[in-house]
Amino acid sequence: MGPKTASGNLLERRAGVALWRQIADRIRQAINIGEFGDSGMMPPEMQLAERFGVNRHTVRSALAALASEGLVQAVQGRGTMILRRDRLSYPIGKRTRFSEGLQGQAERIAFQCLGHGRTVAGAEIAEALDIPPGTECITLETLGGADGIPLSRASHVFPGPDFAAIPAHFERFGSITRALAEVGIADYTRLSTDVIARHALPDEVAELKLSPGAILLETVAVNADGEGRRIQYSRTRFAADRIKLRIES
Amino acid sequence: MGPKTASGNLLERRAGVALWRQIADRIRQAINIGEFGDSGMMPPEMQLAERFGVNRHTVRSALAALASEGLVQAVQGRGTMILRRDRLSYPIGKRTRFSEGLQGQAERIAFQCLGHGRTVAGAEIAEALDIPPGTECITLETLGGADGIPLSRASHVFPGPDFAAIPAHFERFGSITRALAEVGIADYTRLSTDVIARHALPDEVAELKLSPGAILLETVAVNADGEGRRIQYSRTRFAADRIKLRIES
DNA sequence: CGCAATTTGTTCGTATGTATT
DNA sequence: GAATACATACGAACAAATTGC
Repeated sequence: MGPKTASGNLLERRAGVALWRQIADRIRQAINIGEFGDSGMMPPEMQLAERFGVNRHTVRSALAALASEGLVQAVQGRGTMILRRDRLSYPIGKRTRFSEGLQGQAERIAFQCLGHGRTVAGAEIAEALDIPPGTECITLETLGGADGIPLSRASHVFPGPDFAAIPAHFERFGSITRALAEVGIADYTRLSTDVIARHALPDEVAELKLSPGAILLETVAVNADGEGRRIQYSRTRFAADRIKLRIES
Repeated sequence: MGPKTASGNLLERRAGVALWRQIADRIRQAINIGEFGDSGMMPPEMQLAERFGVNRHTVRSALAALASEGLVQAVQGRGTMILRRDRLSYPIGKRTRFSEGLQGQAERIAFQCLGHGRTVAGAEIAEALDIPPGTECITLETLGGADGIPLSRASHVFPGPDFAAIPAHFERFGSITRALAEVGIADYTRLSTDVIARHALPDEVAELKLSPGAILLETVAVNADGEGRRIQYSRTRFAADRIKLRIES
């Protein structure tokens, strides 16, 4: 058998890293984004072997490594249990970038636009963005996820018609930072972030593919450009069992 | 009735602020820490009048102010509903002080010691505090609350026997900042804070007086002294329906 | 209870790539 | 370069434990 270079398969033999290590990493990521569900059980070794296109022994080596980390535990005849799940870590700070927070912790991180429109600013948004109540604003609804697992559902508000092109840019680049750059905002910083936790509403359960009664981490963030002008108000709902927030002072 | 100067009663006539404003502030605080329960209803106006030692009309003025804020809504014959509850805001940043975060948002904020002892550092704490696993550490268990309503339940770990006097100092002053000062640490900064949300365990429900199935905001924080030495590892569980975290960058 | 199906655990054998001597 | 040792990967077969019927 020659080396696998088939498109779509990220595994590479003779890449300097043993196959079972690569597979251990991918299984770890898959566990952390909740790809194996809430049952707490891994798929059988044979299924994993098929999925990754390797021998069962190779999968077993990977699982043994994860077991020694305390991440999973195998029981003969029953299967392999998931013991611990390190949530993906979403960093929050002055330089928080909505679309970049999860890079490197999972494969295929993607953001999509669920819709966009216009509203007039209510009291809360007007105060946060430092604009008169009633000002017309641009709205953008987004969904973020990794490997097809939804992680975050955000509602963004931008003050005034200067930002009317944001949704189109976002749809094209999948990045708010990039979309802001396209309308002339090269840099911005986060002023504040409020964090609450609450139960998910029925439509949030549907959008984020949660189980009923699931918990959300909801953040309300305000960003400002280099001159201190408020440019963005975002309310993001994270699936609390898949994400943790990390604040580095 | 003369001016009230009785100890324990914070209301003061002729203090430059109208009585009904002072009462409105206190009711707002009481609502926000959940003092009126989850029923969503305020006590009758007569009860409130009695509690604050004022005429029912004064309470009505206060409630009218709160109604115009959208915080409550009175319905003739039914009572006064609580519409919105602004959680207490717990600030997190480089200068976060455990015992000072809630000052000014509620009356009678207090921290008590639930217990203390020694442990040996496991892998996670050893890494966080930058000490060898197995090092003996000082532990401190605390409960924080406002007006008798529990708000936070924290477990603190201090590296090594240098901190053995911390629990005694905390019991005396009710402040970790002060206790650290007593052992020679005049200043410290917060290095990082992790935030997750999860369901409360049965004993946490009991300790924080929550309803079953309630949600916790759990923070894991690491503090360091001026020279960067890690001096404190704290895991704090906040009642999520009473607290929000605020991160100012 | 027994029985079959499923799943992990173990032991052979074989082949190949990598690092050391 | 050759010999050696070691880690990696695949294949087949069987043993042992668990689960559902």
